[in-house]
Amino acid sequence: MKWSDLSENWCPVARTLSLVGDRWTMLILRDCFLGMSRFEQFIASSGMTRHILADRLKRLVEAGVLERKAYTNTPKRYDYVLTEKGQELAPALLTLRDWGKKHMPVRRATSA
Amino acid sequence: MKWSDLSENWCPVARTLSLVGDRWTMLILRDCFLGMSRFEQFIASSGMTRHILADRLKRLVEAGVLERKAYTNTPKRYDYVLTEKGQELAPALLTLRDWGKKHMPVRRATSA
DNA sequence: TGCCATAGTTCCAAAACGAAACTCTATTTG
DNA sequence: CAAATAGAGTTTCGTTTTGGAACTATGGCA
Repeated sequence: MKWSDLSENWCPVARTLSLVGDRWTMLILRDCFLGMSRFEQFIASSGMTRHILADRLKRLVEAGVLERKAYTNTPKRYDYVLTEKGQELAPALLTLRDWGKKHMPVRRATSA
Repeated sequence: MKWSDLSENWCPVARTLSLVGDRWTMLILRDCFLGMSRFEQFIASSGMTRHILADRLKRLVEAGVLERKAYTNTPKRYDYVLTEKGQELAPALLTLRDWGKKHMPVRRATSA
């Protein structure tokens, strides 16, 4: 089965995951909630490669989760900002954050 | 950057995603919350392939999210059941479900 | 003129994935 | 007893996706 088929799945969890359930998308959204909006910021923050970021941003804009607004016209440069629809993913990010804080502690480098 | 490096990331969202942020893991957990516990059930429900499922189950057991308990010894067969740690992912699934219900409606086949 | 910044795009090798067949243990059916 | 069925994986192989790095494009600035 192709992953993209999930967008028509009977299960709303599966449908949501068809958009945000890949390895990087949620991290982009996290950065948006942290106030970032530009290509180079996402690159610096997340560690993902440039063409994956470009692809994910395109998908998120098409899905109406982010909006691409020009912040300068010469040359054309864009901010990627959360739409209302995107803002409403906040609870999901928060539950993932809480779970991570509780159940995935960062190992200390050493006990010495 | 390797995806698995995220397990040591400063950000708890990233750490959580290093475990459940791939294309299928959350779907397995959804099935667990729906009461499923066996290999063939996950296969039938999710549409993922067998060796991917085997790999994900192994990871989830290693991470302490699922527990593998034998339900028969001849031959050895196992149930995969949520641990306490796994149960606590419920809020994440619920927020994803709610968002999907609201923002990713299923297209009707046709308007006729 | 040459260099820097921002935002992508292109190329290639490596890793992950999908589909299907195969393995193994044991049980049921003829 | 031989053959078929069931559950749970494992293996193989060809296709996608990804990581890493280099390249392109536009315009500001020294």
